[in-house]
Amino acid sequence: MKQKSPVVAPFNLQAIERPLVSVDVVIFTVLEGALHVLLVKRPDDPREPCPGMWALPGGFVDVEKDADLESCALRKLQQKTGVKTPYLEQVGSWGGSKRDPRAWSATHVYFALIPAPESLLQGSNDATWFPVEGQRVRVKLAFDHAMLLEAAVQRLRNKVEYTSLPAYLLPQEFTLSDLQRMYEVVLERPIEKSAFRTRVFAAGLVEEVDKVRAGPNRPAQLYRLAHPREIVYFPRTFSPRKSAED
Amino acid sequence: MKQKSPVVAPFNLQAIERPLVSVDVVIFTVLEGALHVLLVKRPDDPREPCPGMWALPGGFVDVEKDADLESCALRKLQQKTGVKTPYLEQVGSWGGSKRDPRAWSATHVYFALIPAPESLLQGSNDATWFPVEGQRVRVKLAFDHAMLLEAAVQRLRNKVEYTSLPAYLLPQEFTLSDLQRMYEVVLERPIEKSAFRTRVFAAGLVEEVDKVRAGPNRPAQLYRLAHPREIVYFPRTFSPRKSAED
DNA sequence: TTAATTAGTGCTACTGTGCAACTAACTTAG
DNA sequence: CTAAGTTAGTTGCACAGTAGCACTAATTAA
Repeated sequence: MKQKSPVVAPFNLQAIERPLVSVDVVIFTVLEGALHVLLVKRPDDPREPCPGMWALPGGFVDVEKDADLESCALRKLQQKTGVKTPYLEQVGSWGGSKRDPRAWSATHVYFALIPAPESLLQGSNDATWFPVEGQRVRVKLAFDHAMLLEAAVQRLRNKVEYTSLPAYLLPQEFTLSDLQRMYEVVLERPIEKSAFRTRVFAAGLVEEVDKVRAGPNRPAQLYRLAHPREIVYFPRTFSPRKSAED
Repeated sequence: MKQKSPVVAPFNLQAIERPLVSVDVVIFTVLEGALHVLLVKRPDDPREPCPGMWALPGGFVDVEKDADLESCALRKLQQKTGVKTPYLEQVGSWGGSKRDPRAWSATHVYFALIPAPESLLQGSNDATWFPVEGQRVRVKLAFDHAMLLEAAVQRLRNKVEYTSLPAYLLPQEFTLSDLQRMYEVVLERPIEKSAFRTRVFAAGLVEEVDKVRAGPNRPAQLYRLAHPREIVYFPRTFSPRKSAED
């Protein structure tokens, strides 16, 4: 049982019914040239809702452990992946009486970008990478997680059009071709090489690393982010000219 | 299997401590050529936190009345303004142990755009329009509402650069000059008339209304939104060329 | 040696913008 | 009634940025 603080706040707090509050994290990475998302299997216990189904990693906020929503998301992400410094961004919140059979609940959805992990699974092995096909995954998801995932994918695709986000899908050092490939994988369309390079340099996104990669073909120049902490906004999108007319 | 009572869900729900859940609405309009936001005065009761301070309209989610977060926001907006069909968008959520002295709390911030109201106040007269100066208002706000307001203003300004949002600050019928003025007020900078018109038409944002406005000068063509339900995304921002070099 | 692959560069045409001048239709002052 | 002022809306031109595509160079594989 929880020990009540001896000093009760002098506030008059009406005892209204409180919703459940949770955080779900949509963790993206690129594996084998395709966008993947990490899902966990819910316990088979029939006293739990959606037993045995695949779901986004997440769960209830812990008012003891979690100082705020973002650190709650970070905690859950670290539990599943071991990654400590992902790109993490809030997608939105969904709350209502219908989404969890147990009670009125509100969930806070974050999406994260991490480089392709060497060991696919970490710790609890109920977690698996699923390819994102269109806006979805092949399996049926628990609760309204299919909708949450869709929103996260949409946000990601949209934001990739005009930001440096895909850099966080790569290790610290990468070639411009690597980076371009990340854009193409997420956006599911080719990008013009020349315009891509011009814009990346014009934005001051990267700085050179002076060693040279060994590889199957010509050694390519390695780069790293010039300002790893800030994401860069491009003045325009990567849209080809045609799509402006459609 | 033993049949449970239909009232009690058959789920095993751990009795963890639940946060407070609230919704706050940042309601924008344009009055006298300046962006304004609606604030309400908190009760003077010293048993309430932040007594007598100005705050964003909002409050706790009511699990009986509110089907979901958005309808909760809409309910609070209608209470204060009487407006039934504003533009309403979620800005984000902020939750943590420190933001409300009473308990761990999570709030869900929406921003709304409404046309300039004829009667400034509706119903409860503790609500007042304040001009937005920079990212803030002149008064000190309750809780972390100054930060929430800042986030909403930033979202608004950012999104106005490449969407049709300012149309929702006008009545259903408006002239192109009216619309351009809304962009200029929100963005706090002049826009090129010629480019503005070209882009608005190219995007198919508006359709003509065949009556003509009576006014102090030449009657201007009236327009209305071609698709009032959908916001339009422009292929580029309204940024002048200089800012691309800065 | 030759073909294939990939990194990186150069060139051109085109689109949309900034800028500014211009016309047209109305109001207001005298 | 006239002249000046105001605003809606158009037109023309110079210029910046990039899409599209061809090209060079360096390496590997056969």
